[in-house]
Amino acid sequence: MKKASSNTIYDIAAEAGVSITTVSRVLRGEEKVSPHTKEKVEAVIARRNYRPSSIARGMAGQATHSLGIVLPKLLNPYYAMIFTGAYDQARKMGYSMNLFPWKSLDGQNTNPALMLAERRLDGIIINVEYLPMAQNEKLLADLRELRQYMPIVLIGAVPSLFSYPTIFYDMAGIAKEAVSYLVSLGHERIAMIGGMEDDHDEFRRDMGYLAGLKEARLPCVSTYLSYCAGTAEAGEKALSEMLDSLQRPYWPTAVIALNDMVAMGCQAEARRRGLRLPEDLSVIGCDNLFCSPYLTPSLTTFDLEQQQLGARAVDLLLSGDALREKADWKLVERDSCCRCAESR
Amino acid sequence: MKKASSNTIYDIAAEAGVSITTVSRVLRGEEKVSPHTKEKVEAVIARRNYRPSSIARGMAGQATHSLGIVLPKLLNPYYAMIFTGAYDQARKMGYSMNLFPWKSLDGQNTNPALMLAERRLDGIIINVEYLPMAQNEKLLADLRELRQYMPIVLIGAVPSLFSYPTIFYDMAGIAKEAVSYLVSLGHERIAMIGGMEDDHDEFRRDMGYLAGLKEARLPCVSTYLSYCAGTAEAGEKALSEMLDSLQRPYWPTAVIALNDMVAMGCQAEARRRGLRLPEDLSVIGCDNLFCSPYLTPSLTTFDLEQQQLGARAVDLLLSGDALREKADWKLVERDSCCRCAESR
DNA sequence: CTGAAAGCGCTTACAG
DNA sequence: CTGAAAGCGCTTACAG
Repeated sequence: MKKASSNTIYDIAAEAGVSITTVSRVLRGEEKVSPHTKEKVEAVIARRNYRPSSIARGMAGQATHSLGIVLPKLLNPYYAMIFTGAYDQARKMGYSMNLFPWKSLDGQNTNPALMLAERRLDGIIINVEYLPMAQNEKLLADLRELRQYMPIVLIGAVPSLFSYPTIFYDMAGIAKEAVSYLVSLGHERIAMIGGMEDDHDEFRRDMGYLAGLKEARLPCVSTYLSYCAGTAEAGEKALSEMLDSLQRPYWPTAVIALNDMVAMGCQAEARRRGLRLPEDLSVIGCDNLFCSPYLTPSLTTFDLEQQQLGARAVDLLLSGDALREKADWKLVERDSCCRCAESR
Repeated sequence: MKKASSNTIYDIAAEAGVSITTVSRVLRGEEKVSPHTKEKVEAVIARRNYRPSSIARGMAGQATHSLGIVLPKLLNPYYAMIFTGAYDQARKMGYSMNLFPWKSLDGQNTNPALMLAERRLDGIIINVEYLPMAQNEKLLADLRELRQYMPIVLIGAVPSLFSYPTIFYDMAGIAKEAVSYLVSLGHERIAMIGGMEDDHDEFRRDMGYLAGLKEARLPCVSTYLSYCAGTAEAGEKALSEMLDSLQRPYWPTAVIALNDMVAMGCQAEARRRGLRLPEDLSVIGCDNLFCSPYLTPSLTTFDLEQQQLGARAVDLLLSGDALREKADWKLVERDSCCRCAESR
């Protein structure tokens, strides 16, 4: 009935007076088509504004030419940057990129891996940073199953998952560099707010923090090590509790924050308490969000080049290599860290 | 050959000793299946961890149960919020949501509408805010074509596109409220940085700005009206040029920014010039980004409830209604606006 | 309540 | 260089 709106490969073939095989061939830019028929077919395609159904293509062929990426959420620009890098690279390589907010994988009785398996993708990138270790068992099983369906690349350092191709940030290395940097500015009471308590690996932030202190032959004060979620509110609360628990002379002169959001929160809390920034408290973040240069004082942080990470993850996925590689980062010095007043 | 990894509806049917029709029925939770066979089939499905291919489903059935949303980019949290709202609502309604960054629609010789048509979606949401009017002709043609393939809902006020179901913010109304608010604080030299020069409709920010001034019986000073892109850098530059062009006594005492990013830039530029914030310059933004409470001073802005907007767009798309509706907003008072010093 | 068969719109051997 | 035919994995009338 709806013949008018029918626009399939059959319609093109009929109108061009060739077989659908031939249409398919010019569609895919195959060699063996005479210039003449090719021209003819292309004319019909253009006039009818025909586009092959990607869904039928996926059904018929073996490849769907679409990839997926699983991210906790997009509201944190950190993840939006990873997505953007991955998306752009996928397109450049001729793939589409499907986004799966992690939340959806967390639903009640849905098996996350299977949810993904439903969609036949040519590969999937999964961000496992900040994944509660409690979920580890389930995650392992899910991944193993998903792996049957499609290649997987992981983002984030989870040692138990190192049998998968992985690209990750060495958070320990970053934390250690943060300590060294602050030590070079004369700080000795350096706090760290961030990390995950149930996380257990050599790439943990707190491992690097401890290593940094050790290298500087500074005492390790456990009161200065606090864990919190990656939000500004959590940062405010964590710093507040730390300061409350300490006599003023023992307050840290510098704090290393989990990320820029937490750093933002620390700045706010410090200001609320009448501390001068950065004179009374140096703050260093991580992620280099778009707003970080506009905080007061502008935030010293680590640029993780997240877009590049996303792009690299796509390359890794497409290459099929079973590599495990560290991503780059670099310190961005701004105004939120200064020489420690006590050391002047 | 790869029989081992085959896991289709046929495998399930064979193993359960029923027809694929029956398997399909229990898969879709259809009524007419005896409890016994249903149980039997479900057991096999569970044991084999079978999941129907969504791509085959899309091919066979008429609906793909997946929607799409076209957004300029995700790096601006404003859009990430819209996406998140739309995504969550889509899932709640049993649909998947595909994201198409606008950039990809902007490619060289790809017809955007057709690119979307390739993927058979059950509907698409397109954000047309800030679309250069220069592209209007092409856009109209593209949309007309796309419309043949799937229902469309637009986000953003573009009068020439009002024949489509649309949900939009009345930027003029917001700008007018901003003016009134600043007037109520005693400001008279109120600048506006934002809007689009080639935009032409009643919902333009500058229309509301002008209307607000008129209502307050304040002179309209064209030097106070500046256009710029929606980035912090653009905001800095725009304010800088405005101040450069004016003798100091004529500097505005308040500025209405296009969005929070621009507001951030204005704050930075004002601070650079030694202005005290907010005493010497009140700044009001728009969007209520996650970082806005953490700027110094914390930013007074408009909360656009973008997540709700995204969810509403999905509802509109699914309902099939041809409505045109305004989205809500509300003023969020913080510290970046204060009573005008001159009026004290 | 259950099943055989057609069909969704393509791609891919296989012939010619 | 070109085409007839099978098949991808489902859903959906249509029979029974």
